[in-house]
Amino acid sequence: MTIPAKRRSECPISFGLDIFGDKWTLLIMRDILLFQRSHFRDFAPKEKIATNILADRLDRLEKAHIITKVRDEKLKNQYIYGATNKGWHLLPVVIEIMLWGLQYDTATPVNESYLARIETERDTVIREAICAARRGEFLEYRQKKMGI
Amino acid sequence: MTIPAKRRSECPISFGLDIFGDKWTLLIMRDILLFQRSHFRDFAPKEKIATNILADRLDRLEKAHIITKVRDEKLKNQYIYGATNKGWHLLPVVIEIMLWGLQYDTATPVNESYLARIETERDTVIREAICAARRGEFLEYRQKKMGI
DNA sequence: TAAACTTACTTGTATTTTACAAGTAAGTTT
DNA sequence: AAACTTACTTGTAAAATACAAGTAAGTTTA
Repeated sequence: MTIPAKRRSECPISFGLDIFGDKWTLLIMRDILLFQRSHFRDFAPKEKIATNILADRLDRLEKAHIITKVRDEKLKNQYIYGATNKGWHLLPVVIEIMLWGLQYDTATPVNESYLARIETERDTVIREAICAARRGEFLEYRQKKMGI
Repeated sequence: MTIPAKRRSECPISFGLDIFGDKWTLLIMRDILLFQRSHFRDFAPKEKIATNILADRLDRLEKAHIITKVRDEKLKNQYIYGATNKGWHLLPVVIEIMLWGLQYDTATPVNESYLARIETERDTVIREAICAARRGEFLEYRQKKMGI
């Protein structure tokens, strides 16, 4: 159990960073918003998040009303995590970080045509990606358009 | 002097967070990109960043080629920090975090009409804000449009 | 139905990061 | 020449993180 972060200033950017300004929180939101992951065991497995850190971040996100936590009525030893509206509104932040990463991370195996589109038709790409995520179709989108 | 962060996975989002996933880095970028601040003493003063943390983050950002550091030729005991293209491409990330903060931070004294516009004409608001920042006119924009 | 297993954590501890106070070297102003 | 400013660095206490191990509740298997 952690005490909610105190505000450092009245700035809306520092307000956001007080909540999700760390290496893990937005990775959890990525998994919820883009990959429709909803269980404890499914969050940031590639990045090997420690279970105590994960428990702490889920707790903070829930207390900040960014995610909800409900007991799975079929498998009662499990919980289902999902985004609230406040959480869904983080999608543009996650997408913009993704686009920046794709542009400057030489290791990501995205196809050249998608990289070109980020520069030539940025707004369209963003709209596409956001719509796909909202529909729960980001994985298919990624496969088809980004070639990953 | 710090060792550059190792990658946790191939994900472009984790790539970004490996660099700026903390409470301070994007506040420094806010000050450079939105408020045209360029000197050590001017970064995150309201948030009271510790000078050792600031020195560390400026060093990391420079090593990641997100900012440049040049000696002021008039006042040779000072340095001028500025964004590279890679740094300027973080502007949409910063703006999206700002919009989310404005929506959910009840303490920010932004005017109601701007808040309404974030919901009704989001794309226009983003374009406006990005253009203003690129021209070095974000402070005027904030005053006029946001009423802060 | 008892034993084994899974899930979602919690706990303990070593390491790393951060915050805060104080100091310092280079350069500028008085 | 003395005082001041700037951009740091250093020392240390506090907090956050990583990693390994444990645990309680619930599910599956024999």
